[in-house]
Amino acid sequence: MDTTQRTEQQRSADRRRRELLEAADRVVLRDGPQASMNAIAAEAGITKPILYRHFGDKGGLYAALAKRHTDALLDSLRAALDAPAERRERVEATLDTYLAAIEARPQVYRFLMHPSEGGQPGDPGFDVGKHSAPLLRRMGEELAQVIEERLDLGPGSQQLARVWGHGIVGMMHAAGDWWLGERPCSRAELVGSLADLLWGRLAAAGDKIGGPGF
Amino acid sequence: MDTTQRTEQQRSADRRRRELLEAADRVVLRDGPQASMNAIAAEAGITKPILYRHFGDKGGLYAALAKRHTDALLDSLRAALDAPAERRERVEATLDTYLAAIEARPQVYRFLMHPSEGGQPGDPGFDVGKHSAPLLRRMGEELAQVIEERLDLGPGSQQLARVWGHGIVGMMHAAGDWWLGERPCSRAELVGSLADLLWGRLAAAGDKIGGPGF
DNA sequence: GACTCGAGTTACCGCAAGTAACATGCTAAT
DNA sequence: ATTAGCATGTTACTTGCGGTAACTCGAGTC
Repeated sequence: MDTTQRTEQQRSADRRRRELLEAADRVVLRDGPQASMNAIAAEAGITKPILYRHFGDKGGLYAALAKRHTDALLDSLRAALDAPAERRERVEATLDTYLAAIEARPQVYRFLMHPSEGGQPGDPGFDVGKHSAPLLRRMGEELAQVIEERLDLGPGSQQLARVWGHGIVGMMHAAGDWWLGERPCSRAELVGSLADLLWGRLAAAGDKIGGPGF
Repeated sequence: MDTTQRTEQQRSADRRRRELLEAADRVVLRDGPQASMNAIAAEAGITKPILYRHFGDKGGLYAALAKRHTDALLDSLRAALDAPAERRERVEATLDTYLAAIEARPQVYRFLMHPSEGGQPGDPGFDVGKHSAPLLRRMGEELAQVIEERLDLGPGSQQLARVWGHGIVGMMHAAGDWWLGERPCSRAELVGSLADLLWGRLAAAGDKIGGPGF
């Protein structure tokens, strides 16, 4: 009942929890996100109720699983974002980091963003909304903070930074999602095109001659 | 057995289908996306198997339901995008149209984008991925087409337009989603901020004095 | 009048989430 | 040594939903 013992038990529980998460990871990455709790428990060599003792419900397991990957991704994004370099370089490095991550582990990415996929029609899979949003939101908020911290945006800078943070993250996400599905160009080209967009090339482009309207 | 009769039956079936869709719409908008097939059938005054005869499976019903709303939204977006006005005005009008739509009917929006939400933990709800993506994808492709058709982007214009189309749509979507949840500012302000972003204000902004790095 | 055919129902299957109640083994205080 | 307590684990169950099979009913056709 003394401290050391409690710590000992807690350590054991934490270790177990990590083992379970790793097993869950393997299953989810193999079977897709519709993996059942039974399957995950089996992979971990135990049975369902233990999972429920550790994670409450399926959403809890999902959240824990997602947190690991989300934290890891955010760490590498922060590194790219904080690197000492010119702004455009930093932006491109950040975009590239994100895209490289989703390219390297599309299974993880699809799990985080599109939890329900693959499998027969009617498989419920994990639920999204509560979970995919957080990654986007967290990325948006982090980016907003960096923007507000580093850029001089005049009055209303905080709000502007947040809008931009979420907007840029969404841009990155949607373009990345599309790119990952169709692979219409190299990663470097995609990064360049997106950076160009952020650098105002849309506004600077000329109208097409003979096009409709003006 | 002749043509007119077949047409008559088809008409009847189509009418029924529309009725079912409207009932499904009501239920989904009331109960959230975790509405069960039983509940939808009950609202329509019939029982499950009929739904399955008409829509195959739950995904089919969802797809039909989503298509209605998606088509309607795309129509209004096209109108804003094709209006005879300056580019910035058109961009702002399109953003505003989208945001107004999701603001006016958040239930519909949440259904299309975050099918699983609300309700107790563990409700499976509809699946996403197969469904929320299509809306984003279709918007992205449409925008890409307009961009490529109207802007002079030099070599590689088609690919650039597609990247931008999906990127801009993603920006709009993520910012809109965040905004809808937190309402940190008026719609007009949000529109202005996003347009500013697209107009290159991020690149043009000065570094904050005393900030880290350069 | 028997026959088809589409619309509809009841009653069921399978399966996954989540829970209760029971078993077992380790630590610790008496 | 014995026994209380607690974490860890199991089996076996309930509940609820997606999906389907098999039957019923009513209207029009030869």
